[in-house]
Amino acid sequence: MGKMTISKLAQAGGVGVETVRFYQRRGLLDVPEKTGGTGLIGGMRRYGEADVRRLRFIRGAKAAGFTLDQIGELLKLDAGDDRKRVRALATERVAALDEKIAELQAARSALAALARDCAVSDEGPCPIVQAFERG
Amino acid sequence: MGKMTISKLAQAGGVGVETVRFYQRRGLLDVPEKTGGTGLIGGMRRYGEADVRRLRFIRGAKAAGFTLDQIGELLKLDAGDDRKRVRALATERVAALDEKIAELQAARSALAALARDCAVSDEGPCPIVQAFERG
DNA sequence: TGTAGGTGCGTACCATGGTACGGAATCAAG
DNA sequence: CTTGATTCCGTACCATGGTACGCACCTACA
Repeated sequence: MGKMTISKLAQAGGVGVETVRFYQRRGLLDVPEKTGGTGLIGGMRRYGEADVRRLRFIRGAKAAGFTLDQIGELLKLDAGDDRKRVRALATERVAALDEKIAELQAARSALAALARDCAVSDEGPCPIVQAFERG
Repeated sequence: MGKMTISKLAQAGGVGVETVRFYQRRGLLDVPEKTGGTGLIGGMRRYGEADVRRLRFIRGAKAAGFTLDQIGELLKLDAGDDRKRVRALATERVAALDEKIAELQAARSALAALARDCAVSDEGPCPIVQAFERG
């Protein structure tokens, strides 16, 4: 399972072909040499397991809320073995996630309470609409 | 406190002047007639409390995770008094928030565990990097 | 009345994360 | 050896939510 085409790679990584190319442009995936090439220019690029792992890495990190730029940094660190920096980025991200979660939970319970109040009666101004006006 | 300029409105709403204009372009805020106008074209637009409330509404709804398009719908519903629809949008949003919160919590605890494992030793491959590769 | 700073408007640009298109070349199957 | 599907590459476009610029005009304050 060493030499797959870009579409196989994309499939293995759970993304589209265009997304693979996009990641290549962003420098997140490298672009292998073209093999074959009957003509003077042609040939196709072939991908291996390492590329699949890298693609999965990107997916995993994205799911953890890292941006593509941060993922780029993580990939560089992976090569450089700077675990201290990786840990720092991870704990930073945990803090950011905690903040975001708290924010969403606040919004969620406020909104749920409003929907409940709004459901009680149809008299007077809608509490949901009113609440937002107060900021 | 009835006739403020756009910058006062922006200040009262906690956004920038350009953002107010952006919301006007999006149809979220309306554009009052120009008053004064010594010349044939000129004059300045003046804003009142209703505009401030609307701006606050947008802020509040944004904090609850509504998109600007959804906010546009909420504003139309506000005018039309369709509370059933407002409730539907609100409960829909609560469900979406629940989903997002669960997702972030999963990412958070996975990442926190990884950071912990990674901190234990500097031997072998970094668990954080490894974990992402497994998807 | 002079002038600094605000306003109006159109338009362009930014970041983020992709998605789509067109045309030539190349590959795989019949 | 032909045909249909892929690949490659550049470039353009999409949604989202703004931010910035340029330039004429307008307004408040000393």
